[in-house]
Amino acid sequence: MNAQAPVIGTAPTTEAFAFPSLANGDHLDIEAIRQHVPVRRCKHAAGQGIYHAGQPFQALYLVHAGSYKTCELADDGREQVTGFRMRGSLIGTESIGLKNYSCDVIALEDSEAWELPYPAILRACLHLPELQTYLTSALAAEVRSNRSWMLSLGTLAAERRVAAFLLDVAARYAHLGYSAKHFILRMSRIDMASFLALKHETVSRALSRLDDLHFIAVERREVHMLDVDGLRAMAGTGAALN
Amino acid sequence: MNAQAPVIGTAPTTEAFAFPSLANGDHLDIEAIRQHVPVRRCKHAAGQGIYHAGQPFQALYLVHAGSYKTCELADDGREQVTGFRMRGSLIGTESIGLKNYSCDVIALEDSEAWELPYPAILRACLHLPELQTYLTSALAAEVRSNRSWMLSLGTLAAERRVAAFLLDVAARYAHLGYSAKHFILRMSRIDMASFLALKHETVSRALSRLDDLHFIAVERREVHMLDVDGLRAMAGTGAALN
DNA sequence: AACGGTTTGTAACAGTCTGTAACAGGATGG
DNA sequence: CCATCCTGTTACAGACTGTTACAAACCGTT
Repeated sequence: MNAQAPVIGTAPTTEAFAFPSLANGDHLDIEAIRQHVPVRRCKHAAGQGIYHAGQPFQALYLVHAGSYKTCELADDGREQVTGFRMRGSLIGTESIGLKNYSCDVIALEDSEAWELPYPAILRACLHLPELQTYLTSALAAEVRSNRSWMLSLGTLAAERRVAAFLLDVAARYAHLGYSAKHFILRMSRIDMASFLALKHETVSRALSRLDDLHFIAVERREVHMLDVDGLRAMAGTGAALN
Repeated sequence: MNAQAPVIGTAPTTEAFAFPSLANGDHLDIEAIRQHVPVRRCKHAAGQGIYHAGQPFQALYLVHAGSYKTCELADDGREQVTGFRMRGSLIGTESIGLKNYSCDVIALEDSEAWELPYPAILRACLHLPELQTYLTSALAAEVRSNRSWMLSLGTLAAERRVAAFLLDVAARYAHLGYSAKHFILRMSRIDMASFLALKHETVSRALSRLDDLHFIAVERREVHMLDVDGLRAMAGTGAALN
């Protein structure tokens, strides 16, 4: 299904994640949800969108495989990647309260997300109080993640931002059970650059320099983390949790 | 109560806002909440904090008068202003799901916020379904606001960011019933600069240049909006809603 | 295996933003 | 009332990032 080289490390099988671990460390029992919400599997080819800004808001999506980017669009054509989503991430929550989705979500590779119709979720919240709690916590965690990145983008120079980004990616892979020392970036330099508020050439330079400094070994999208402590020192410890 | 010059325009009296208008255009009946939640008035002098990162998360706060800034802190001392809050804004939601607050909230001037103990809010949600809906919508709106600013910060040059910021402030004043053409900025250049991911000198220069171009008339913290359309053109229409 | 298009890497150059400094205007407190 | 502090403004030199251009590697297709 995936044209790219597979993620490295002892990856749990897809089926082992019928109960996906969700944002903020909380776990949600998808089987319990299934009893109240009709879940539909949606596959997306690389480059294909789950939804686009302006389309009617009807469902949330739980990433099951692959990865996605969330993009904010301006009327005048400006575009900004605001985040990257992997397995276990709940997508679409930012549009709760609106009639239409407020952003685009696009698959970075061949991916799969589970569609959870929002009206059904609302009804399910009445029977599953944890679901309501989970939804609220997930939104709060999203706010914290965004603010944490605002801190990094506002206070770190280009190279340090890239270091923080790599640490964040590594932590997320580790959280999913993959290797945090050796992984494949799923996004292009341009997407990375957009997210980090840089140009893709600057990202290239920063990665090359981190390689020269032996903090990482990078070749195109394949990254080896050689000196995590060194990277942490560059990024200022926290390295923008997610 | 307020050491600064008062906000300009036909301002509604404080008492007229017993039912404050809240984020996302939704209104919430504070009197209905009072029946379930003990509301305590909290006054804060300029520079004083409502709460600080690390303190136990116990309550949300509804801004009633004055204004506040939210600040993100890094372990190594870096600091980032992530937002400014005015009357009607619900504060503390980002820490829902945590044991401790994740950021600092500091009064920019002598201000007042109403304390809403979180356990009581949770109980009240059982009796007031709109309260739950409101909470979730407020969080989603916060995510959208943050992402909208990520777009502006990532794609606009310094001068344009400042233009977008002024338009945002103006829109918020207008939403509260104040003049959108003539207002007093409540935050220092340093706070503005931090929020916009610039240096305070750059903000000063940008404001001076917008003045030279006759888009605004600015003198210290007092701003006249002379050419809103011109500013909108600079900021790329949207001007980061809030 | 060859092809075209996309992505990535490198370089030189230009430009914006920053850092430093000096100064001015208010505000604060004695 | 004066001295001091803080905030804000402006100027200039310099650093970092953005721009532009080009080459190489990779991808998917023919």
